[in-house]
Amino acid sequence: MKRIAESTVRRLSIYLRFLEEFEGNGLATISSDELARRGGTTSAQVRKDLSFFGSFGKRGLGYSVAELRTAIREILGLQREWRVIIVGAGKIGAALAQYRGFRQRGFQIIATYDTNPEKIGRTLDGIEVRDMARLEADIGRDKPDIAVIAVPSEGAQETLDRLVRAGITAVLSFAAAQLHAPPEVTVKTVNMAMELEGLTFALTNKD
Amino acid sequence: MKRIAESTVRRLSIYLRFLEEFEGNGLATISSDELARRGGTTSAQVRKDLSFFGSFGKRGLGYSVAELRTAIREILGLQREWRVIIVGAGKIGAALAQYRGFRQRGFQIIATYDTNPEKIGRTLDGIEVRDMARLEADIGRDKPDIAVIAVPSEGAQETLDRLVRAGITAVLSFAAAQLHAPPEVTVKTVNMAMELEGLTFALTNKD
DNA sequence: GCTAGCTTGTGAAGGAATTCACAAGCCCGC
DNA sequence: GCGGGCTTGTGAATTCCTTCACAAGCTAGC
Repeated sequence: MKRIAESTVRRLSIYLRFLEEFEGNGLATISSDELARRGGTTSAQVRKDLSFFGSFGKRGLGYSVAELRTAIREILGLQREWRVIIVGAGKIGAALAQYRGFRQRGFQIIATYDTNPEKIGRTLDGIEVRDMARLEADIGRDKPDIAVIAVPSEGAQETLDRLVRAGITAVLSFAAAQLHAPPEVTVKTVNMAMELEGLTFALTNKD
Repeated sequence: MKRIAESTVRRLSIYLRFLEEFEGNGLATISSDELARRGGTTSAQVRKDLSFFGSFGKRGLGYSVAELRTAIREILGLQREWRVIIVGAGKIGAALAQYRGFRQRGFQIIATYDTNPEKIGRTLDGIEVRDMARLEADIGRDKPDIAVIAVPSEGAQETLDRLVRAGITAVLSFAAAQLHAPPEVTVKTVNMAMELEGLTFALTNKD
């Protein structure tokens, strides 16, 4: 398949959210224009995004909400369950483990991992906190699809290396660190400090 | 000033992190090439990013770590303190309130806000949980620079509207919703579901 | 003070993403 | 079953961002 821009994938995610909302409201069809207005983009952008994957609409009418929803879910790979582990059971890791949005969207959290003996063996909202020492062995057995890194920045790269060696190929990191991984491993980083600095830049340089 | 790409600002944030690290190590100068290697980009990109703001290096030698660090802090507006409120004292809000990275980087968290009577009046790591009803009055008095939205997605837009009416012009949202605000208000959204879907897309469409 | 060896800063080129603009096609009403 | 009114799908144009490539300029060594 032709390479798809990351921005396109992000927008598909947004469209999907609206389609689910519309479906809840019983709406049958929707135009690229309406989808664009809600998603903060343009109708041409919506149509272009979809055009990379096929032709889902009916001219003169728009898109069937149910069909487009299914199509986007398929494109994003959301028609199946994904198995997730969370490495680090600190504040962020714990908040993530308890975050309901994950389960609602087909992400099954298998376990969290930590080195703190006081935490190991406990459960967070039904999710076991396991000994970090078992990480590799467990990955071999449980075969998670995705790992979330929620350890302090200093340890993030080492954690990533261990995950990669154990066979993980998709990682979401919350560490405020630039991580390096082989090209076959997809790493996404959510960096709050960076976002905040985007805001202070905007506040400082608005004129 | 000429419009600066968001990607440039994000990279400046990354460079700054490395410069601080290098400074800790006592390094005096650094080349664009080294900065690029650490930051996962190219030396031309580093130089281009900096060139929008001035000329900070010495040909043949590179950049003074201390000077460049100061310059980037100034560009990003980090030479001053910023006053932050967190709206929503649930899991995410609480984790953010206790997140040390904020304070370390000059973000002073004034208060959090919630509607839950059981939470109101308590403190999270020294930060007061206040009644959401007081939001507008408090903003008028405390004049926070930045608001963080950590309420459930359903209430996010209404929260944003209230913040905007009260005079807030910079918002970081953790709600999984597309938010709309007037153009003079800068809104950044951290959407974990979107990031995860970027991963499942990559996992599904790798071939 | 001169030369060799680097590294910056920056126009120009190239590439990627977005927007434009319109032909193609569908539906509804008559 | 035909015409008017919409809306899609998509090449072309445009805008935005990144990479290239090299002149300019600094340092260190002799």
